[in-house]
Amino acid sequence: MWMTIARAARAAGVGVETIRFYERRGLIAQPRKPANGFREYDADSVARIRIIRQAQELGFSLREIEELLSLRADPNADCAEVRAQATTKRDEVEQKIAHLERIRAALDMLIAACPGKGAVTACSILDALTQMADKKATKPAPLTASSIRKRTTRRILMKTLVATIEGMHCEGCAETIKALLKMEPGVQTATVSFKERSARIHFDPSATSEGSLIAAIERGGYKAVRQTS
Amino acid sequence: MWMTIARAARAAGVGVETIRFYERRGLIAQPRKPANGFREYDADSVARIRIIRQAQELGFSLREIEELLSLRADPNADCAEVRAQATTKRDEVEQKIAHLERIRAALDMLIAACPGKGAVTACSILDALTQMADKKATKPAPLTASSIRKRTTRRILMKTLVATIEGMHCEGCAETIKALLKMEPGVQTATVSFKERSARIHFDPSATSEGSLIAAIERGGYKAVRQTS
DNA sequence: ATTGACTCTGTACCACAGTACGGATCGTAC
DNA sequence: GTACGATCCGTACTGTGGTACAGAGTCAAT
Repeated sequence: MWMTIARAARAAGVGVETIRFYERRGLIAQPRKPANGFREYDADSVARIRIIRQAQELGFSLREIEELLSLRADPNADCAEVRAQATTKRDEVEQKIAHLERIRAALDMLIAACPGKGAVTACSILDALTQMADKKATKPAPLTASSIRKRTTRRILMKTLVATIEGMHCEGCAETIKALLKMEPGVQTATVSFKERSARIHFDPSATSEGSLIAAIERGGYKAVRQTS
Repeated sequence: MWMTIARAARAAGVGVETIRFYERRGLIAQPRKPANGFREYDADSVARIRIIRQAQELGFSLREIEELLSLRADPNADCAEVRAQATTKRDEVEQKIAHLERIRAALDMLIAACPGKGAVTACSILDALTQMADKKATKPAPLTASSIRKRTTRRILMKTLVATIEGMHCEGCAETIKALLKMEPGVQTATVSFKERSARIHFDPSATSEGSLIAAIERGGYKAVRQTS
């Protein structure tokens, strides 16, 4: 008992193109009856598509759904892994809610402060927006005379970057960061202290940059900030 | 007192390309010193960019910000229009929160119902997902369990590698390895369990290989061995 | 036999908010 | 004078989840 793609799409509540898209993405297998080249689907295929939609409604991305479905197919997989995915997603959702609630509070404040009439030149909302922006502006960059164009000649002039690192859990993390840094081009020596939550990197600025080094650390899942000494 | 694009970008806390992008989008005017063709910016330009970022943080899209900024420049515009935009956005945010809260409730339910261990074949979460999907179906076609043809020919053929890892010290190490793996080309998803000392990697074998993945983990200073399942 | 509905593959396109890059030019410090 | 950084412009690419064709082939009914 099989159906063509249009019937399967209708049964699953999606479009024909969507099924083909899922197939391209590797979410569903490619069924084919080579007689005429038409795809054929059964109830299982339709059920799989419906599961995909359901998981999407719970906020899972197609990538995550693929993982979930591959877990389902794996007899060695443990239920705990599925649960972990769900928990991670719940936390993600919670974070998004918290973020949106902060936004809502800010908007409520702006709306309450607005008289609701009058010229825009005196609009409290736009004013507040400007001021909120200005308040944050204090930190990003000391834009005074700090644009010193430091020209290093062809000689290799080493620089030292000291960075504060957040997110280390143990000495092992420190070792990991050290290894990560040594993989970067131009890094001469790197010492990472778990106790001090910091790294000291001796590097060739013509081969890499502070930004790249910071980025290398952050690729490892840590937060790094340059220590202004 | 003017600055070039890089200094303005630093002052506003954005990238150079972002400023040029905003200019293309019409969010900021095109300043130019025809002498050398270099854009020049002043404090007002920087303030405008900062307002854009601030409005973005409140959830406004660039399109909406454009509207807000054009209202600000229009002497005939009324404050009520600005207020209306803010109210609309607040309602939008509220809807999103409500939606996410429903998702959170559903996830909480699934997680609570899950024993957290055991074979995935009896996983209550995946079961529930299937049933939720079925419940919505107008007419779920009868399942004939006998017709299980599994054609796994896919255009994107994903593989799963499960590896045992030695040398992890904490959850942070697990996170690091996860990040390391996600940097590898072809890696779709990676989950690393500190408790189980193992990693599960979902990858595209045409873009990488088990060996490369093992090597990637070992570059982080850990020892990885493929689990023969 | 011809219509009309359906299917095939492959590619391009939508929104969104940028990021990256190639090749050219400009400014300047050594 | 030459190397290097910063800038220019234009285009292409990122990720996410699909949509929308074009041009060709297939199926069932009339």
